[in-house]
Amino acid sequence: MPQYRTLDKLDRKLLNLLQKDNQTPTRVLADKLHISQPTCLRRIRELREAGVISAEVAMVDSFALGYGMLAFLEVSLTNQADECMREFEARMNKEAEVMQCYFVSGEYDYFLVVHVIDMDAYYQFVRRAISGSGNVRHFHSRFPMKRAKFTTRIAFDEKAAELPVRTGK
Amino acid sequence: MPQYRTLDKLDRKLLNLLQKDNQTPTRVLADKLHISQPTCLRRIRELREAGVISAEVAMVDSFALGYGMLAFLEVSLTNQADECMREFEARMNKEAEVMQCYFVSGEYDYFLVVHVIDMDAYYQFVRRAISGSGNVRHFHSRFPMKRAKFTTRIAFDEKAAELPVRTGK
DNA sequence: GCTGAAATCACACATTA
DNA sequence: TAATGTGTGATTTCAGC
Repeated sequence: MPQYRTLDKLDRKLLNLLQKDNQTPTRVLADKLHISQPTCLRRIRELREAGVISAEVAMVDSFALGYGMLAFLEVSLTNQADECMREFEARMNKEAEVMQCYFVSGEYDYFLVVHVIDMDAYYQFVRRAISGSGNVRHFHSRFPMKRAKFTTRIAFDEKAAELPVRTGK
Repeated sequence: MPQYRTLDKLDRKLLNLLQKDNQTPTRVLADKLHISQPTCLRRIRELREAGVISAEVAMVDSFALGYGMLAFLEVSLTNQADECMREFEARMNKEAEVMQCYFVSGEYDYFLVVHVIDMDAYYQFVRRAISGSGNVRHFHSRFPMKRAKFTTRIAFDEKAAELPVRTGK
């Protein structure tokens, strides 16, 4: 049963900052928000515990490094029974090459963003994880030529009133 | 002029760990890699300075929180001159709602992933940033019903030989 | 929000290969 | 000579008040 919690202005300012850089000392964040360092730290801990902050990670821009390639892969299943869809999603969650997986409406059922080292690795991936999976009717690949933007940052409105969100606990 | 650098096994193990959680104390990371804490920290700093680690951020899973919605937006430009494309990409980089922007081949020129609070905000965004931009011939929206997977983690092979990458400095 | 103890970070230097 | 490990002081985190 999901519980609810609200994010006040302080929480949202904090989230906006931490989504840019989570290595900033709490002392510095506290100064920017005009609060004390312990208060700042407590807020951060609460956001973590509530699951509002879902992960804290280092990001590698593999394209800036000239490492790897990307593919868009659209997939339609032979069987759209709930269990089959769950099973497909669970499998995609296990595949390291699958960066993103969306359930979509239209000609295909799923839209995937796949990261692989090279075209041969992509071929191997498709044969193993997609066409060899038993529940795929057909699929279609596209290859983006350039990633012009990629961010995980959600801009929270720092002026609006309290914002209610669902938490996991 | 890009310079090159290689990632050895230690670097790749470190990247695999930091991409999961960058809040782990260097002492703990060092133990896992069987190296000393200063060596571990030095490696991390070098990966940062070389730009291999492009960002260190907190992630907010807005869908788990029941906050916001996603749209796929395909756009084709009226003018595909290099300058027009640059200008479009620069504009998308400024728009907070645009999470991802890819240059693709096919019917459309760009594929965007857009995050907004609600459908009205999406309408406002499209009118302002897309159809009102002066260089868009036509566009098409799709709305994914579920995000079944989202990760920024690239799995580096910890067994392979030295891996050459491009660095910014 | 403040203070102090514990942990972590980050440096200079010695050591090894 | 370049990279790793050791020891130590400065910062930061974090609990109790």
